[in-house]
Amino acid sequence: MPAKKPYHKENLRRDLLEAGRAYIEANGHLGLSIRTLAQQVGVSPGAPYHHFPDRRSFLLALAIDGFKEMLAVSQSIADSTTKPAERLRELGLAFIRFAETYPHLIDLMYESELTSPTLDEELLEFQRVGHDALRRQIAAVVPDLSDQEIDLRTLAYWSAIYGFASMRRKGIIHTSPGAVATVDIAEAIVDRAALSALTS
Amino acid sequence: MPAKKPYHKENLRRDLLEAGRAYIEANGHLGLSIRTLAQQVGVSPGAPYHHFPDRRSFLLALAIDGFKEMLAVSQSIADSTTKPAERLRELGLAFIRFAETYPHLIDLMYESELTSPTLDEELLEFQRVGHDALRRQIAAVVPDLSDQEIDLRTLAYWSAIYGFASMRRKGIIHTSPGAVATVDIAEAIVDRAALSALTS
DNA sequence: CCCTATATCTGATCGTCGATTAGATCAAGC
DNA sequence: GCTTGATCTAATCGACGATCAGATATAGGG
Repeated sequence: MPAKKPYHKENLRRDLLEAGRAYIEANGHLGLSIRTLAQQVGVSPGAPYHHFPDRRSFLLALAIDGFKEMLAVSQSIADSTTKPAERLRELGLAFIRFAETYPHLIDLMYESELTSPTLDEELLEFQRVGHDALRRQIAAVVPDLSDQEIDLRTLAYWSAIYGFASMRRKGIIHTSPGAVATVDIAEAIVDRAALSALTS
Repeated sequence: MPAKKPYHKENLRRDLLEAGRAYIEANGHLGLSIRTLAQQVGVSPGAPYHHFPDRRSFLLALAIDGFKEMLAVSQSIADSTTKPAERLRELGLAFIRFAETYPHLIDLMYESELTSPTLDEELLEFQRVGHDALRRQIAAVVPDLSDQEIDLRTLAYWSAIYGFASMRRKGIIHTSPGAVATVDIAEAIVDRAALSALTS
């Protein structure tokens, strides 16, 4: 048994996803090669195609895992907070934190060939879930608004959070010398986003 | 003379950039192939490499052209408006309009291999210029703030504008049935962004 | 225990791409 | 007209995504 190498990998799909996740975390998704990944887990170049129809599908699976992981975090936040305003704030902060922890994964999820030129339908669904979570909190904090108005404010809030996280990832945040800590900046931005969503 | 095809292209660099711009506008930058482009303008596969060291540099040149074009629009707005608050609003709207007119070009400029994993240094410079333009208007509208505070508010404003344009490009804007026109949404978002940048 | 059905992987192959290089071709100045 | 320097051709390399026939392993029924 130790002489002959085992022919099959036990669970190739899982191993590929793990290797892919590790690669992306380290280098981003752009240079990810199915062939190299196959070689890395000790399998022939064609093997992955029995588990994923093409490279895009592989990346999509990784992105979906990322969304699930992120939504799990959101859920735990929703469970551990009580007041809607507090929830709104914590959800915003959580996204920024997640984006900071896994910047390359977020890139894949939000700014990759999976989202442009045309956003993948499956990913769109996850976006809706996240959007709705924010929407619910805003509707709770500021009741008696039309659906349109709530949509607008949700959009304003999410745009600010997403935009900030996106710029942060790219290292575009230029602050004056003597700047505050980045964590504080994130909190300040979230608070200002809430301002734009909840006032008047 | 009409029998023999001319050996050289007159200005290959310019022709390649034009063809590249056209391709990107139609299909996005992801599928852009230097070889295909060369063939399109009637030149051998290796010819482009006498004008651009590699594919990345070619895309970079296209992105820079895009930034210059966008800054020209900004400049004309800065010249044709008087009040800082008005300028701030118009600049925000202009970015959103530009992003809507050339979505794939904006993708290249802000969400491509040129910006992630590491943002190209030349592009960063353009970002600074745009950021400073916004910053100046905000500082004018709300004087007597610390540099830090102005930075923060500029960041809040720009995050919201950029985030909105980014979501819009990806078709993530989900509004309730009976939604207002998208242009109105853009204006509403810009106004809410100003709210978060200028209040309290 | 064997034998068959099915899932999985190998190994070779195709076409495309980015990039490099030697050599051909052109335009300009002496 | 000859030389110099820039520009392009044509051939080539290595890597990649994807496909496919055939080999190999696993599971279930006799």
